Amino acid sequence: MTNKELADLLIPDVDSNIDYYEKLYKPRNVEGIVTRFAPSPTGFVHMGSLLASFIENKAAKDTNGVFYLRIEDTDQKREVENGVQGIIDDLNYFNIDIDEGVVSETEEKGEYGPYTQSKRKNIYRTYAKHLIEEGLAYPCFCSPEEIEETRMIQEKRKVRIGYYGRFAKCRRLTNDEIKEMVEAGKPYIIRFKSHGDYDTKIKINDLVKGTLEFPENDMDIVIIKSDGLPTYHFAHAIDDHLMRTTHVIRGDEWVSSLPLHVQLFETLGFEPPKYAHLSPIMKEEDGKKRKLSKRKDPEAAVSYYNELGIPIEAVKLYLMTVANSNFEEWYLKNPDGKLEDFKFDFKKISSSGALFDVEKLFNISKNYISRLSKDEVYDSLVKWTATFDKEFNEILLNNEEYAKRVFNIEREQAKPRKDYVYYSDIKNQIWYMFEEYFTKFEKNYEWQKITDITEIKNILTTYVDEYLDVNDDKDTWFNKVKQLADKFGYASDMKAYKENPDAYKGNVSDIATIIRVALTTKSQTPDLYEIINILGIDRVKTRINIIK
RNA sequence: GGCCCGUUGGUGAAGUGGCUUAACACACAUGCCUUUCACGCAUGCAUUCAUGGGUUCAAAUCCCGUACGGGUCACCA
Repeated sequence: MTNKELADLLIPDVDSNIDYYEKLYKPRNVEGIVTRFAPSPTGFVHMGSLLASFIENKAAKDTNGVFYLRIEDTDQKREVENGVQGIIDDLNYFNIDIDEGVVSETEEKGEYGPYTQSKRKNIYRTYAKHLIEEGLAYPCFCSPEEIEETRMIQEKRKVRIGYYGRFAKCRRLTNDEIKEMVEAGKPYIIRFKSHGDYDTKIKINDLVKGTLEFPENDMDIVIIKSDGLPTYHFAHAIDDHLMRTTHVIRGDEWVSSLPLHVQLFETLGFEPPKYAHLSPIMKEEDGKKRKLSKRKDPEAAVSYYNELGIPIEAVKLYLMTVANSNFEEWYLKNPDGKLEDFKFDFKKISSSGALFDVEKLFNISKNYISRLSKDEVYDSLVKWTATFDKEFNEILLNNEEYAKRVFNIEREQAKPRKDYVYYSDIKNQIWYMFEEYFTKFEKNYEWQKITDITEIKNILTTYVDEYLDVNDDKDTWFNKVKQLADKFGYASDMKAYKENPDAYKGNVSDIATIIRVALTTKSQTPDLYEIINILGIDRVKTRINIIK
């Protein structure tokens, strides 16, 4: 029985015409690099893969290349309902544009499809059949129990575990023996026949890790599973070749299979792509580093940032600092620079796992929001509250101009105020500016040094009766606060106060604080003068009158 | 256990043989400014680059050992 006949027996459903596919998927006519994001359809993207997709997209964009989305759904056990849509939604949320590939649960675009592996079954089988004809692949009838048995023997004898060399039983079967077993109905899978030598060392270059040295692969790994679908390794070689991927960027859990992958490309006659293996994002827990886990760590899910209301731009800025450590410095020098203007560099990717620094992300977010215009803050907040705080959303919509005035306090200046870390934080900072909340919320007046309520009332009513005038400019207003201070025995001159604090009951700041707390209940707020002006005379009076 | 990789401050890191008395950023601390807070400004925060040895006139940077950490060893990706 010839190999050709064997191939027909084993894989009867397709022919072995690989030229058809080589011609169908022509080499791309692009100068830039071609990258892909290739997740399993698990329904969402977590921080690590978001970083990967971000880098893949950036690398392609920087060079006018192509970034495509491929769905790796060869494991039916992993299947999640609407799993593809979830991934696309997360990518869209972060504006990571897909040039090509899967664009929705049912649609694809591009010339190199299908981009969903389960739809490429025939392609893989064609190549597998071709390998069988060439004597480079063979069927394996070993049961899981038999494999387990060999593994135990190998462990006992302290030799390398795996299906290789003399342990590769089915490799030695003759074509006629195979025919007999197939006809007897014995189930089989297809294995790759490795011609590697474990004692030979090979060097493989990785764009992130540098030159890596491994023993050559000699494992006869399975390429077609019993369900007829390919394993990751086989699909990787076929797809990335046929889709003409130039740069494979993926997690570094794959580095150890690099010798296998390179061998697969070589024996299939494909030119291997360039590889960039990314270290996982780590998290520190109990003094130990571990991989950020989507099960244990809420911050691993991208939805976490959405709920918190961190601007997507801020998340991307953070991802960029993680991806390329020199970005931060660049951004400092080019504060108005866009992410697109920064050239991504593979060499600048950290080769060891970075700790996920939420504090830093928050800091970036805070700075980012502080540089937004009042209109941008308003629009973003309206958008965010529309899904996460309906009540606040309505208040904002009904008071657009007013809300913008509030957001603008200490904003349009060289060094704007930085107190909104994320959108969900804004209400906590300025709720008292909205009458709806001020009347509704329980009021905890944070009086500071002066706590005697009679004194407080006295000062406040005097302020309203004798000094309050919303038409005052800032200096006039503050001078009046000083006069008020003097009147009650508080120093209006800070220097004089510091020289002789015992001569006074306190100083202007104590008086300002009383007014501040009376109007807002809080001891820490943005500029008081502006608050008074925005609140307006009536509300100032009402708020002062209700103090008891 | 085998095979790979890594280890610079509380954190992210720059650094690839002399320019390093180790950049920058976050965090933290103190002080100044100030009507509060924030901002801003100033100062402090690794005598040392996991550790032991070696090469060299010279090492965080090169070599070897050790420790610790990570990855991988599926008909999962």
